[in-house]
Amino acid sequence: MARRKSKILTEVETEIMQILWEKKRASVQEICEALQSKQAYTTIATMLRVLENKKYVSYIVDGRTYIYSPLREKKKEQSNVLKYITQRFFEGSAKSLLLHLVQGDNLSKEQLKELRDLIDSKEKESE
Amino acid sequence: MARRKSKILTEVETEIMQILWEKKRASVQEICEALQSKQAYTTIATMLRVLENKKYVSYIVDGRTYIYSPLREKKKEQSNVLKYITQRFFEGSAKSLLLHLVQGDNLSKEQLKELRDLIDSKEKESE
DNA sequence: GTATTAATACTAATTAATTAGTATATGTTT
DNA sequence: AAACATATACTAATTAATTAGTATTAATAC
Repeated sequence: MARRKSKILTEVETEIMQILWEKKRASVQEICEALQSKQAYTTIATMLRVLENKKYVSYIVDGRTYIYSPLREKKKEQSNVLKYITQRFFEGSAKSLLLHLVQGDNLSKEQLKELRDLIDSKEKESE
Repeated sequence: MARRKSKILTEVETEIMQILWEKKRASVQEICEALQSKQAYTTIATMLRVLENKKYVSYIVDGRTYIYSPLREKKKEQSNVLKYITQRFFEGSAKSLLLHLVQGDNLSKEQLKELRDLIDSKEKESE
């Protein structure tokens, strides 16, 4: 064994998926433009093939160009990555992660208030 | 260019750092045991050299064994990784990440309550 | 003092991620 | 139809991460 397979979307993969999640569908060309990519066109095309093999995207054929679209929801991937990070850096405790964010200086007063309101309504709704 | 350098601790690196954060200091031997590592002793030793080059650990010499200890706080690395993930998966919005966690089914009722109390006290303290 | 044990140093192989060139095919323009 | 532009397919090189073997050195046991 050597390098392990990444359990979450890799860096470039994420960049591409973000475009697709936003645009819903896009050709290689469009993705290149949206990325303002320093990468070559063929690089992006290769990455899309990789993403296709990993079942992250599919495509339909339009003339001779492929129109790609995401196969997985953004929310699912966000959950995925949070779960992974929680495991690796917060002993598997989502609460521990939240405490870290709330206790640190990541949020403004207003944001804290909004968050509390959200929790309130969430608590009520589950009664 | 090819593969990019990881901007956060890699998988095996994290596993080792978790041990060191917990134990404060440990020899290669002790880390192996704590990891119940399938990896060879020399593998762990190599990884510690890598971590040393990356300034994540330092060591003191005790006889002919190295006693390693973390150079960076766990909290700092947790912040680091959260910042990174926030950037990559949540458009840079910590709030968006929190919403995701709170809205999802990651937390029990009790945990939500605890979290709200925490926010309350945080709000008061900043007045 | 020699043999054994166990530590680090050095070297190297393997794999995934990233990059992009070249080949080829297809559509478009003149 | 020929020239051109542009799309994908295929191939391959590069780098970081991971793994571990071999060499060397030093402490310990006999």
